[in-house]
Amino acid sequence: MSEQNRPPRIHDVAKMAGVSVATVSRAMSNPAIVSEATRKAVEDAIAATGYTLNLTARNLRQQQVGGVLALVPNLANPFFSQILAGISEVLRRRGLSLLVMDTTSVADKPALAALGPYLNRSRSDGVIVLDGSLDPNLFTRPGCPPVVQACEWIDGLDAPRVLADNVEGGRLAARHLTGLGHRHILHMTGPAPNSLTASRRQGFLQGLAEAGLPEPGPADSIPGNFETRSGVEAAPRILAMDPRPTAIFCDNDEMAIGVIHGLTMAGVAVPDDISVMGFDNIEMSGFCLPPLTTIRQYRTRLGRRAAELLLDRMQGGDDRRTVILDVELMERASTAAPPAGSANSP
Amino acid sequence: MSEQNRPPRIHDVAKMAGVSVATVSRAMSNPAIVSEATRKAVEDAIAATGYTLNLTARNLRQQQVGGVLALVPNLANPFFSQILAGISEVLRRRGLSLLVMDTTSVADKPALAALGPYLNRSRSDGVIVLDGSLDPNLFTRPGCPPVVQACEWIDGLDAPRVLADNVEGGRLAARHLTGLGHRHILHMTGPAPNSLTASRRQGFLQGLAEAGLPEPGPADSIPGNFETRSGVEAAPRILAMDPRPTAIFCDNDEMAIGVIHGLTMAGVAVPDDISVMGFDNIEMSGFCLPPLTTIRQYRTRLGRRAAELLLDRMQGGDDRRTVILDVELMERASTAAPPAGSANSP
DNA sequence: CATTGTGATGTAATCGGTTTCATCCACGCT
DNA sequence: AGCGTGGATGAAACCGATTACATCACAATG
Repeated sequence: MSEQNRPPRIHDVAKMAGVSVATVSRAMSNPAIVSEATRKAVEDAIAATGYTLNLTARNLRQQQVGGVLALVPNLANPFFSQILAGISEVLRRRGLSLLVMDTTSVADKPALAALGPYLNRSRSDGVIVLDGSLDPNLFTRPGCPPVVQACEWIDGLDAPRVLADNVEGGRLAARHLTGLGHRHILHMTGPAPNSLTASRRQGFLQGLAEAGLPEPGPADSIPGNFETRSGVEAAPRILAMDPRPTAIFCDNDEMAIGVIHGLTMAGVAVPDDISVMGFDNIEMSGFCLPPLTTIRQYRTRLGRRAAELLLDRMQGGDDRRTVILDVELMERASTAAPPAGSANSP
Repeated sequence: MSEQNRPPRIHDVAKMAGVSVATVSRAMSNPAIVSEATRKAVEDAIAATGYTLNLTARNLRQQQVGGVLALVPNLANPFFSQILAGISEVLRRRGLSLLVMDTTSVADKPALAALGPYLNRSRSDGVIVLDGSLDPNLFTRPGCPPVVQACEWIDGLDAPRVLADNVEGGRLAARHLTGLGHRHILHMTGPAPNSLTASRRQGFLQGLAEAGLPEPGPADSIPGNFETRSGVEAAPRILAMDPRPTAIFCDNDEMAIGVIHGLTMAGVAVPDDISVMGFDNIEMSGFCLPPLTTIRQYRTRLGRRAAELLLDRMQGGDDRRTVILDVELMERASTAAPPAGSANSP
């Protein structure tokens, strides 16, 4: 047994099949242009040798990497991983691999220095950015592969975007709460620079105006950071407000769950005393107590669309339009009419 | 301006620096062996040309891929994404990229056919398996890169494992609940073939025995699938039991949260009527209502250790030992002493 | 019959680096 | 002076595929 240690190469297949390496390559990538007999011989030789293509060699010759890079603000956050699932699905159908990079872990260094080397044609064939806090200049440097923004976006970055309809979501939230009779609604927002924060706020204000409510003042919103803890910590501050709001719209579900946690711990009942709603419809929102009224966005679909858009750009397409995906109100048990004695009653 | 369209290559740098390509390569990868003056010239030329290394070319020559593949059962599950964060962190320090593949999306086809091509030295330099349901033969085929199992494991696969101490976790759960005075405890398990299910069960039974309880019968466990919904659906069946258990130990937090949801909706109070505990300590477990008593495992650390072990194997190490990571009881508000009138009271 | 076209295949260049091996030079030692 | 040594460098092989171009046999066409 002269067991060859190294894996077989195309040359070995060619020798066994009695053809040239070029013919083997053609038989694999474009079977139509080789004769039936040759194709059969090559297939047999491949099976006999156990040959598998060396992708690195192909990629070098074809000047590509065979993979797409996803820049994720926080891999540990389920919100993003579900988008990744959608991306992954589309990429694999095209034989491309998914490279993932967590941008939080590079947050200490200047992003440009830490991320720069990765945004290069030799590292990936395309990039999907899920982190809206990155420097737009990162993506305009020479050698940067095609970019698509998903979910969040970067101001001033001229690349296609795939977004949920955050404005409409904000409007739906306002409409739902005002429809229940609420007149004094607190808005717990995401971090100020975040692109989602601004558009959800915009829709929310629009919805309030449509309901005939006066423009809310600065005291009618409270900033959070999208994390559950910030919701918990907001609760006592909310309870100290005078007048106390009868409803709270949170910019995501985690904060809403945190707020409910904090309020409940303080002995305030949701939704009987205060209504709380969220945004995103994360898995848990249907199962927490009370089940959370929220705005649903389709994260897997969002990932898929982003990947498709990127593939189009990678093939030379120049479709720069922004794709907006529908959102939907999920009415559950964390919202109700304001308590009878509340100051809101006409 | 004769703007070169193609990115600069090492040859361009060499020409500008007045040295050979070999010297440029050395100056980059092993600066100590070139003279000070040459290094300076090369650095200047690199800066002037904006040269960046073509990784594909290096990888081809060095017979490597420059990336590690993580096989994840369900990318959308936050549990796994947090492990990925740990893996990602370690890999990036070594200049390796993280490739992610969702094994659920290939579940329809036979895994061997769908996954086989990816388990190849030309696709990755190493593999971290997070999916315990895969065929062990996938990883023993020639050409498969080094493998490490993390979190779950595959029976019969002789590759290093990095696990939480599931047995100890099960024991801690039993000890906690029996310590509170519970004598009739239901175990809601994961799917039977899953490696986690067996070891948590084992520890749990051991803990019961240590507390002097009789070996539980088949009626004292109920199967789930690790998903929240299965917990919700178990609730009515639990309430129909006679005698009704005073405590429920669930094999993960999602199911526990589902059970609490189902019980609460049915008007049964947790923990006053029935205690419920989980396993994993997912983010949400501290914020749901009531906050969940659970077994904490360190997922980021688990990912890191798995990556480190894999790196060792990739460098020729042959450390096959199984690494067991500590777990810890997180005592929160979903467990309490059994109700006074319960049949358990002595 | 000479010519042209076509399909199948082989030869060799190519992708862009790394690395082996050879060369050259300066230096120290006898 | 002669020789060995070691450091710095260059020339060219090499990694394993794809693909431009050349070649060849054979059929169709004028």
